[in-house]
Amino acid sequence: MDQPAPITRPAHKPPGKRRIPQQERGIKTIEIILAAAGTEIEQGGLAKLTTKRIAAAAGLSVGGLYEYFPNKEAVLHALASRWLEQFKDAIAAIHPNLTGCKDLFRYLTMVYEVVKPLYQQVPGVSGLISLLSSVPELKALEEEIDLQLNGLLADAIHCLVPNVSTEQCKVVARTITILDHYLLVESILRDPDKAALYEDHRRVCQYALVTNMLLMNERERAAMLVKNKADLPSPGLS
Amino acid sequence: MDQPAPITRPAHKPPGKRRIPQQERGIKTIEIILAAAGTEIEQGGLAKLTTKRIAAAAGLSVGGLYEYFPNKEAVLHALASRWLEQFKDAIAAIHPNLTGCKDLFRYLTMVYEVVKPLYQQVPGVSGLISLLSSVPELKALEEEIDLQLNGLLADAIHCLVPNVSTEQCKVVARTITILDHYLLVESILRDPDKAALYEDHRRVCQYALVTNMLLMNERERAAMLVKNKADLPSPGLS
Amino acid sequence: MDQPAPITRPAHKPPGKRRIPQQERGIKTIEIILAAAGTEIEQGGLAKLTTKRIAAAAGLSVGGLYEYFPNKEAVLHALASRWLEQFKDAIAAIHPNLTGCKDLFRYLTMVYEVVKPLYQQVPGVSGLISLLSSVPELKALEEEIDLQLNGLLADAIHCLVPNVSTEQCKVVARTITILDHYLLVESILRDPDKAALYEDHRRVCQYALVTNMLLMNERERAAMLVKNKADLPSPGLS
Amino acid sequence: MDQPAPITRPAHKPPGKRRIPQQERGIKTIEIILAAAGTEIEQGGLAKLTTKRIAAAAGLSVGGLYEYFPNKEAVLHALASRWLEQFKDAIAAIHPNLTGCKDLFRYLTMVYEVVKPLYQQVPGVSGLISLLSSVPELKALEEEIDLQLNGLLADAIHCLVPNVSTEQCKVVARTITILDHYLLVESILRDPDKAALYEDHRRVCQYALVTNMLLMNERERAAMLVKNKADLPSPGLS
DNA sequence: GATGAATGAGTGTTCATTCAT
DNA sequence: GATGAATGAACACTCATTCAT
Repeated sequence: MDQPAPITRPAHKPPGKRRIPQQERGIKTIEIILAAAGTEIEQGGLAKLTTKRIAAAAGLSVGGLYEYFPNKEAVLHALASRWLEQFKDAIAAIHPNLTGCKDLFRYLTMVYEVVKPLYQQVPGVSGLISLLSSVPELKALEEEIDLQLNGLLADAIHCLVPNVSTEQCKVVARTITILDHYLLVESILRDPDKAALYEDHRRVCQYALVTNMLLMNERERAAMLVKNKADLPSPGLS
Repeated sequence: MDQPAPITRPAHKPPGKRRIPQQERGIKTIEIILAAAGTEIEQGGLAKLTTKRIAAAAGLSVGGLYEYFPNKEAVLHALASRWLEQFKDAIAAIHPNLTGCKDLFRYLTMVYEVVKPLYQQVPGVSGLISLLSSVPELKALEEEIDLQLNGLLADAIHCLVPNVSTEQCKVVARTITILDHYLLVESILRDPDKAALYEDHRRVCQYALVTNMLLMNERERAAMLVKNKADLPSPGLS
Repeated sequence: MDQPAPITRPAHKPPGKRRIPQQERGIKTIEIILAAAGTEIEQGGLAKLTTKRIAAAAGLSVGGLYEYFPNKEAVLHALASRWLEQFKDAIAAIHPNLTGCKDLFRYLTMVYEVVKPLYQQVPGVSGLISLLSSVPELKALEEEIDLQLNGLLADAIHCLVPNVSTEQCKVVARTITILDHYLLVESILRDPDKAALYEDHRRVCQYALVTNMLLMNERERAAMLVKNKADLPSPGLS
Repeated sequence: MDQPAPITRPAHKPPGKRRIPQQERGIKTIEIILAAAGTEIEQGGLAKLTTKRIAAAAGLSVGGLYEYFPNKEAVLHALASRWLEQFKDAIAAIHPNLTGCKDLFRYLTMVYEVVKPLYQQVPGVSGLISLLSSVPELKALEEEIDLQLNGLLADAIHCLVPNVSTEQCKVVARTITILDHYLLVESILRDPDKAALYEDHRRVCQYALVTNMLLMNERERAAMLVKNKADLPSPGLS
């Protein structure tokens, strides 16, 4: 729907005759490759991820892989990028403006609930995201992910506590993201038995952060009022 | 007991008569190599960390490096291992049993304060720790680090909220570690400007987690009393 | 049963439909590589045999070599192993049971005649065999070669002089092998001018050994008869 | 006595003050080094023979080794060369001209008896000699050994069967050497249990070769007489 | 003389990428 | 489009040799 097909499509060939069926097959192949790459990452880690493995797992030859991606890095990029897209879609879909949600805590819980399946479903990606920074070429993407997701989240938060500075909102957004991300990784990849406990802690922390934000919001509102009063000549009296 | 780095030292020969000056030079070189490796990790990430680079950064030739470490992995191992040792020492030194601290929140704050300089001083290590899991040979070390540090922390927490189950303590310890670690990484490596804000959030979360723990502690204590009353024949009446 | 070289073949995939032309090319390349390795051994000895040299001599790049063999050792192994196979085939084909040959001397001459072309044709192999023991990884192969070839030969000898102990047969087989091998190496690699003389000496020695064996055979047979007489109640009388 | 110290002695320093004691110590050190090298070869083979190992086994530092030998190859050269020297001495000492021995078979048996302890005593050398050809730099030495030893042996044989051509003598000498060498190696290094059997076979072969030689000698003598008769005017008449 | 830390060319091996088929 | 053999730069590691001490 929304994906503008970032890098992917071959594109070094002039548009042939009957495009559509080929494009479709191509897109399906791309999907297969990405899924294969994800599975391989999950099984062997980034270190053992070779183009041969990806191709084999996708049922292609090495050369075939290069028909769809200009290089190995592009596969990772697409994988992460696609994940980002899903994230963005998921988070954008529950923006307070759309859902009419007024409660920050409730909102953040929704964020978590909406994000959790993305960790559970797409194989290998959660591992990939954690290691994104170890692939220098993908650092830019990591930053973009951070920026976009955080922007989205910060914006939503700002809607709900409008008096808190954008800076503050961004930092809370980041803290929330870190909490969500690493506690999810912990409870999915490392310690699935104690997932419930981790979720508890996440809730506790999130609740505290939310309360803190609301408090700040109030403080700021009060400060503004005072400031406004001071600015304007005392109205009413005369 | 205290040896901070029993790892490498040349040592082809049993300690001769007056080898001290040479040993000292050797230890100094090891230090230089580790520092160089740290710096290189910081600059180019684990992926670009080659033996050549480490050696060059340490002012040695490749062969020279191998005089002090049996292989590349050993350098990383030593780096992480040494960091773990410092951590353990630092955390062990502020164990409630030693300091007499009775307040969980105060204790955790001390942990943070004591841990923070380790992130700031040793270059590259915080990055290394995050990526440890991507080096298959070092996964064992990562688990050991987790186990030891978490154990230490969990034990300390257990001293302060004795009625909470060990499991619970371990999970809180882990959550705290995650919070400390990633928020420190965030505020040191990525966004030093907003370090103060991140620290605030850390405090808020930590405070919430502590409060939650204490609550649980009380609940457990009450439960135990009730249970004890039920177990023992009601004293007094008869 | 007969597969002469089950060693390498790429084979990343189960045999597809009509792979034959490619397989053939692959097998041909393997042949080229082995020939190249043999030539290189002949020219520079095992010490100077590097993967680069082998590859270059075979008209490949280093990487290409690894498409056909998992490592350098495997090339040597294949070379020696293939030689062993040819030997075994050649020697097995002239087993007394098959040819009906009753004369030990004639048999050993046939062995020599059948073995000689293998030294002359395959370049480098005779040198390789001599040095096999200097490559620790190939010592096992050397022992296997010894075991198999010697076993074959010893077995054949045993058929022709059945009363001689198996031990004795093995040692003669080994002596014969040593004689054949080193005198052939001498006359092919070192002193081709005097090949005829060396062959004379080989014949002389072999004849002497054969005579000696036959003598032993007779002696043993006599011993057995005596023993049988002693064992059985004297037949005839009653 | 005889050894002219082929390469060995340091020699890149002008003769100092009080030489003799130092030279003596030096010679002793050389001896130690060679023994150490021999032992190391015996234990780990040529492949694992590094300068570090030799030095360590000799109780020296690497640098120390280079004080006595210009390079690693020189150690091997000295080792083999010294062995050659012993051989030459041993064989020269039993030359028919010296011992007055008239019997070829008896002579060759003496050769074997005199040579055998050299294989048994000097550790590693028999292995070294076998592998000499794998060190290209030492091929020259191997040829020299062959030449000198063979020359000596051929000369002795020629004394005992004077009518046989020098060529023939050389080839028999070589055959005898091969027999002695490889059967000794076989019975010392590989199959010490069956040493007696191998020795039997050696004797059988040697006896046959000797008989063959004597026959040839007679034949040649007869041929010469005939030739002389034809050349000279019939001597009887006058 | 003696040491052993340091050198660096050289080795086996891997793997992203290309290209003839 | 699809293949997979071929490439070759890059890597971890070794070891004979040197040289400041």
